[in-house]
Amino acid sequence: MDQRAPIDFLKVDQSSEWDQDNCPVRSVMAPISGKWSTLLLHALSERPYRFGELRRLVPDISQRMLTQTLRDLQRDGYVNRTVFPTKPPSVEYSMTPLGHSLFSRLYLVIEWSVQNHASVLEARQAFDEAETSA
Amino acid sequence: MDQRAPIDFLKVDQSSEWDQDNCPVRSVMAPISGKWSTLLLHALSERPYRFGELRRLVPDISQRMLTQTLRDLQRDGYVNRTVFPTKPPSVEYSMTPLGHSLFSRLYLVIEWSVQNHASVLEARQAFDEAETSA
DNA sequence: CGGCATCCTCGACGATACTG
DNA sequence: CAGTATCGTCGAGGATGCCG
Repeated sequence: MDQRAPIDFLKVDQSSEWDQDNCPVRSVMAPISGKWSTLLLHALSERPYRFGELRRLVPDISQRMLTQTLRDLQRDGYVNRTVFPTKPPSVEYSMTPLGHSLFSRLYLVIEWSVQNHASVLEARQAFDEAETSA
Repeated sequence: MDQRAPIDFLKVDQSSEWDQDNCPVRSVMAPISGKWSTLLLHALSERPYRFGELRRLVPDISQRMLTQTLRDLQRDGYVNRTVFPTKPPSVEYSMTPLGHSLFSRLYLVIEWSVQNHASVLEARQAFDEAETSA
């Protein structure tokens, strides 16, 4: 059904050289699996935003997590942070080419989740009802 | 750069009807953002596996998390669980069409992370060095 | 073999207050 | 405006032992 090249991170038992902390998939996926990463990547894929704009765009994020998530995204090279020496200072976050490259793939999953949300909810409900009746 | 349709989960402030707990993206993404979900989806996209096979395939997962993650994947309709009444009993996990549909998109992100791991590590290192020198 | 029950740790995340 | 610092909570995940 799927035609894909094999991936090393599953061949744990065969490869004695394998280091779980250096697995490319875990290394890349884990930092963008946070609660807010996808949300912020999606926003910045659209256009650059200032810190306060992002806060208003995602009202239920704490400023602590906004700062931290943006830092993580910047650290992995997905986002640029530009400080303008105005008074008071303003900071703009923009997506790098690497970020756009990643997001072009990630967006397909986002799109899928919107299109198939109903099917997932249906399966979830059926599962829960089967559990309850048991 | 990216040409995409707008997504509702970002228009929080404009839409007063919006319910954060019913956001399709968070609803679908959160359960598959766990530490082991991607790993198990990848394994099962290849072929059905039995419980013990999956344990050996992913040696550093606890059987508690293996059970729980498989349950979550089953609940959302990505995985089927089939019990064979042998002695002792054997259980086979297989991927549903919905699971294959999701994974065909998710795999593109996995593939990206393998291809671009070096770039991410490079950005990470540069960022950390800039922090240290500061 | 394929679980479930229990206890525990630790890090993600939130709330609040303060600062250049 | 755009953060940092501190404290507190809560749940993901791990370790161990028991069971049909």
